[in-house]
Amino acid sequence: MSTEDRRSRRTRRLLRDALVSLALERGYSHVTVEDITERADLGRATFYKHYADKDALLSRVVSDLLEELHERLLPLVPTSSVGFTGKPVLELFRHALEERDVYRVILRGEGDGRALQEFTDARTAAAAQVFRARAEHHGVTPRIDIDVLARAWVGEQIAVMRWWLETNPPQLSPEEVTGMLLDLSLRGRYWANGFDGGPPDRAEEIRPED
Amino acid sequence: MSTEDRRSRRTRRLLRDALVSLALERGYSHVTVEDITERADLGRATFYKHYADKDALLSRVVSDLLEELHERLLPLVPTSSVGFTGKPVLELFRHALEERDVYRVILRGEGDGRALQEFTDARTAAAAQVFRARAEHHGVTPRIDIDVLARAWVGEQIAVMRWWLETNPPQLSPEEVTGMLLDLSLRGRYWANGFDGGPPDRAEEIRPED
DNA sequence: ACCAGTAGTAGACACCATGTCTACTAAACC
DNA sequence: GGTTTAGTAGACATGGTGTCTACTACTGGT
Repeated sequence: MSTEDRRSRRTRRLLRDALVSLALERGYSHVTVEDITERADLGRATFYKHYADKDALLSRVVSDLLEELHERLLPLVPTSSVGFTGKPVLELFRHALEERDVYRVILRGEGDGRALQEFTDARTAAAAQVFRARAEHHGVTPRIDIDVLARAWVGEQIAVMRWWLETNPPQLSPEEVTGMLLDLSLRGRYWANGFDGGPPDRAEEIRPED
Repeated sequence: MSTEDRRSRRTRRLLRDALVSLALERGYSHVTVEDITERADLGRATFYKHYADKDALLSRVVSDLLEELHERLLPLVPTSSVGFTGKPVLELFRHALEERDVYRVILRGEGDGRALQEFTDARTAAAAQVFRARAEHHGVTPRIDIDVLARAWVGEQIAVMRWWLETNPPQLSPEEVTGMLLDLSLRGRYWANGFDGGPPDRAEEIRPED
């Protein structure tokens, strides 16, 4: 007796899988409720017993995924140590590889991008929290606003993850992508482009004559 | 005689503005063709004389914007000098501020994210091209794959730009955001978080016991 | 100033997907 | 084994889509 009728769980899983595979094939907006129930081999009326509409189903898929991810990250998030271990990022990429199709649907911004936004916002909030804890723990003052930092970092992750998940077949292991991403993010683009030392001071560069 | 009937130009502009404002209010998917023509004060049939459907209109909005941006960036893109001037980024952010509403619609990922994807891909291709030219010009070997570099960089830009355009009212000037973004991107997150020196070697960190 | 061509319009149309409901059957739970 | 709950087929009103027709009004070229 795990909280729910066996039939319900089966149905929800079928609907979820059908939506994901169809969205990958045709794009979310070109998938109808009938398409979904047909592929899931269920009556159309059954759909509406579980979800108000297509968007509700997608929204549920995202929040389930976020919850699962959260549980996997919990034991890895730096609490006392607060260093740059990179373990959470690695776990994120491993999770993405396991749930590749769902991630692809979300990262493609299907469904008016609300799914992607929800995902991004959750990751950004988590990153900002870690950054704040780290700054306090090491008694260090960030040189750039922490929220901007978090957004940029998550933006990087997601952009690279999107590319990585769409390459067929995936050539890089989760360890390899995560490694590149961390090197790039921590050391910066000046280093990544192959230059040595620090970048030139941009103070006068960024403000031309105008 | 600028290539097109005066009425056509007027109509297209009205449809464009109506779509953008409505998409901002209700979200793209909750906007109907009739909504658009009503706000534009045009007959519904007129819409179909110009565009096949709602998606075609949005797609046109994006490509027009990209073309306009491209023309503004052309004289700024480093050709002979090939340095880290940051001028193109600044110009991008200025353009975004001027066309704030259109950028917001696109960056929100409206319309199944195809608009955002088109925008992202265009910027990524441009960035990759500059990176390649720079590497060659300075005879330097990138430490990270240039396509990954370009994707991450554009991902950062877009994530920060999204946040910046959604803050009401915009508190930072284009010069200020661009400055933060460039500092962060070129120097890296280790520096941005407030630490001095270089980040710890991650070689053993990223590969734990497993 | 005119006129040929093109843009805008109202209204009608068939079509399709949506979301709701009913009366029924089948499965799960205890 | 009996009660509850899930799945189902089919019907329904609704609302947006994309097309078309016959008409009016404006514009650009000469």
